[in-house]
Amino acid sequence: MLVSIDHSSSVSLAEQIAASVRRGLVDGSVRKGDRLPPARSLARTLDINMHTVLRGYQILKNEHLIDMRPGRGAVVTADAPASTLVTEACRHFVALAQRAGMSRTDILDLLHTQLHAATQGPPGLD
Amino acid sequence: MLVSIDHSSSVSLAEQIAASVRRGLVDGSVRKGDRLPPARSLARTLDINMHTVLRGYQILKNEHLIDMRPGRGAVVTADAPASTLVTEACRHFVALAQRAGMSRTDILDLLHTQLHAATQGPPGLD
DNA sequence: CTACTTGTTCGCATTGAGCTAGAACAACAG
DNA sequence: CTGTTGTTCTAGCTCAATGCGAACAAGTAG
Repeated sequence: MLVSIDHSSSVSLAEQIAASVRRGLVDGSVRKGDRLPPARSLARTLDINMHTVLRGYQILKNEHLIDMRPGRGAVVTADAPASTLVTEACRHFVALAQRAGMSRTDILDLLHTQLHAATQGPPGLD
Repeated sequence: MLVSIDHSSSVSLAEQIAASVRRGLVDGSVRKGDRLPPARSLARTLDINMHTVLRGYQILKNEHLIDMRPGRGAVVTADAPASTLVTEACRHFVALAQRAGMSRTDILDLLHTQLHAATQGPPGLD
């Protein structure tokens, strides 16, 4: 898995690390059961602080993508790469909607509308 | 048009103001040719600094949604912006989720998870 | 058991972004 | 002209992100 960071980006380093792992899940370079590099060593590699790496891992933990335990490290618990793609699409949708000033209710309404529209459509199983 | 701000939000005040105007454009309460409230008066109303309001207006100016001139104020120069982008993102999300075999409940759960994740920041929200 | 690894938690310093504050200035309307 | 409004400038404040160091807890390996 390739973890690269950009100090000049507006995205926080922790979020960039989390994004790298998500990308790895999508392209298959990271799979369920894999162990992420120890925070200390990855921090040394990227020349950033250990806490920053752990903060990135924590984001993934909150998303239930990995499990963390002292002594054992960070282990990927994600189900399927497809669900990660879906999650990414969901994240993108939420970010865009909130940027447009939509409330939580607005977002749910829009989703319901699309769900109804989609169920009337053809089965997209190809 | 209703402009409301939330000091506890992780979204900047300027961005919230811009979002309020965008929302107004979407729901029709703000139309092309309308004049936005003067920065000083809106700042007094919201009990925030004038510069913060101007920064929010500046965001909209950069998006070519409004035009600003001294003495005349901020005037809306565009019709409803591409809220279609949000809809498009939602449709993409739904399509991907359903192809992955997710049920309606799964989709709603995922959305709720992401809504919570997107709201994370200062402790004690929810 | 011990030794080592690794995540966890704590406190504190630094940096930059965001917000506030005040003032002076320029463009526009009446 | 006077008054309004955006623009620009300087300065200070707060807070999140990051960095740094240290101790601690849980797990692994011997």
